[in-house]
Amino acid sequence: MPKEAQVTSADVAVAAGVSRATVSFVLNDTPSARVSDATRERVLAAARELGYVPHAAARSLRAGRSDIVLLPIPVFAIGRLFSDWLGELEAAFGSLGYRLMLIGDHSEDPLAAARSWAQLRPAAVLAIAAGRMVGEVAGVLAHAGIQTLTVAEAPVEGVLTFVHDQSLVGVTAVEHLVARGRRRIGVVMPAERGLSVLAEARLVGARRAAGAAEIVPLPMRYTDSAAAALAVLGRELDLDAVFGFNDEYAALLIAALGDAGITVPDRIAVVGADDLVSSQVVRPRLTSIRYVMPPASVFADAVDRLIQREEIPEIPPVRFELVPRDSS
Amino acid sequence: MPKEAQVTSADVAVAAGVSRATVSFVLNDTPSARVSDATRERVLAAARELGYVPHAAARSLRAGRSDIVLLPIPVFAIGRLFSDWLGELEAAFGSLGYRLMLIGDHSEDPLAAARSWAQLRPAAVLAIAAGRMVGEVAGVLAHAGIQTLTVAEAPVEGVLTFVHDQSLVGVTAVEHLVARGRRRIGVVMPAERGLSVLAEARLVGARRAAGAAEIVPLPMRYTDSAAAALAVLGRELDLDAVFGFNDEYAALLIAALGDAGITVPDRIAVVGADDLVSSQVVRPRLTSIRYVMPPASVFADAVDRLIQREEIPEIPPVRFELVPRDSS
DNA sequence: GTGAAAGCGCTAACAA
DNA sequence: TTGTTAGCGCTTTCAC
Repeated sequence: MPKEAQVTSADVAVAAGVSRATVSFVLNDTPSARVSDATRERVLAAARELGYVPHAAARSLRAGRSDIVLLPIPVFAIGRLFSDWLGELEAAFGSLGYRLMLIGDHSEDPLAAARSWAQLRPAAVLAIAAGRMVGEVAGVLAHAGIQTLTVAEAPVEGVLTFVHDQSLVGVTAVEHLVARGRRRIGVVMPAERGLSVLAEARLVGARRAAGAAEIVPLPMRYTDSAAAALAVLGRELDLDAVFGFNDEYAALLIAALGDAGITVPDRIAVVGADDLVSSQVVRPRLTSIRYVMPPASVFADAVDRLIQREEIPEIPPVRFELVPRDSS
Repeated sequence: MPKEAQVTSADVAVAAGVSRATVSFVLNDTPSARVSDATRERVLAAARELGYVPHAAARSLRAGRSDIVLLPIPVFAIGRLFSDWLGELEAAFGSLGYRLMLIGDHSEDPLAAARSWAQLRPAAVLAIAAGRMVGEVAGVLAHAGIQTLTVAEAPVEGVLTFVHDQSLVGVTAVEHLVARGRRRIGVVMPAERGLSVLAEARLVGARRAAGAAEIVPLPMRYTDSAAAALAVLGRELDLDAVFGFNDEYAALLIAALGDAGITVPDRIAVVGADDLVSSQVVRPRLTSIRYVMPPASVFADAVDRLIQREEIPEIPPVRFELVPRDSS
């Protein structure tokens, strides 16, 4: 692959017999500048001819910020769950002239991560992963003049907030179980990395919705054997329902309950969450809870208004919907 | 969020009472420049004090390319499968001084996508998604002096290639089934978007490994009802085995076979692929095929050598390993 | 309708 | 050991 010389707008200008300014006007459709159609045509032809590609860094340097909207997100968190929505989000930002880019969120050292993000001078950083945009991290980004969106359980004054209250998952699950007459409800608490924050929030919600029912936290690793042990334990504890944290844990558990001869939902009802594939491949099929995200375009528009006008529009919160199936 | 003035290296220089060059030397540990410890200390203190964050665009402009390694990838393709490996890959690139960034691959208009990527002047573009790095797309990137890695079934001369032969999945599955004495083997062909390329490749491999056994392609949508229909069809066609494309389709099918009273593996053996969660939540547990990726560090090193020295090192190919469980 | 030129923040060759 | 300065590619103001 030969290292070819970079084609710059100056080259285009020479080829088209105009100045660099004119090239810029044409290529950016600058409304204030009026360029004759003939000139415009020559410039476009020259650019095409030479295979000219603008240099984003130069543009960013000039503009003071880049067209990047940064979405730091732990890659392993991207399930089927968000992926379709992320695709839409990328398209929505694209049509507003931004480029959505994903980058791993290095939770070990949030401050170093923030500095690294700040170097890119993105138009905005979307701290979708809960709990990221705190204190010093927010400070570093603000200090570099970078707009941020944060995720929180409730709107935060003066900050663009994406309201996403995980405890509502627990609420939805337990309300449903209680309505079905269940009174001793286990709540799976996964032992795996990064899941404890989510699990705690869901447990809080479960407790909030319990009323007279009893809530029993059940620590569990994501393995066959742990599920088998839990199936036995559930019987010992005389549980009549389990909220399985999410569909994957719940599916593992349903399989184990089946192996142990404990009937679902007669003896023990099971509810999962996140509406994952796993909910459909176990028998009985798993009752689950689905995320309902706001339209990606609304989301992108809100961020755009933050960037362009420093407004703080409201974004509709994530909602959660029960998907009743056969396990409860 | 107040729009604070940008802190530049010039500000740091003034604060530390030195020149901008010295600041640059200190902050980049430039080996050729020798700076006294006292000066170094003052510079670092000033940078910290002012909350200085270097401006990546300026640096990129100067260097001619950015520190970004771009990984265009359809977000929905990131399953459990790759996510752990992607995490390692990001770390590996990070320790080599690059930043791995994911961006959706706009397969609808590859050329426009390539131009968009080229604007960033990334150090390299990793076209992991098969079939992306063809003809004009490669041309656009090469013309902008951007290094690329491509994915192909076999090494390509003069191009850094990640060898990833999907047909081997079909080979592994069918070899296993044939070894178990199966002779009429259905191969699920998913109807869903974007999967047909993969499915065709796996079918080719299945046929290659079939020997005297018969291979029957089975079109299937990813739904409960399609799986139920297929279960019946399998019996009608007198199949004694099915390679289910991947674990999700296979799990759906196993559940449907169970519903239809067709015993697995006695009557029909089932093999999935990709070693997904679904394989563990169905009964019997699903025999699967696992990807064995080369170490992320080896991968990153290879790309680094391409970038730094334009070498074309060999990267170990993706291998596939049978994970025998109870369904075959 | 078009061109000249300044300057965005940074690095590195050269001077001192 | 440190400072001066040119210039990376682009946009935009101002002058013509």
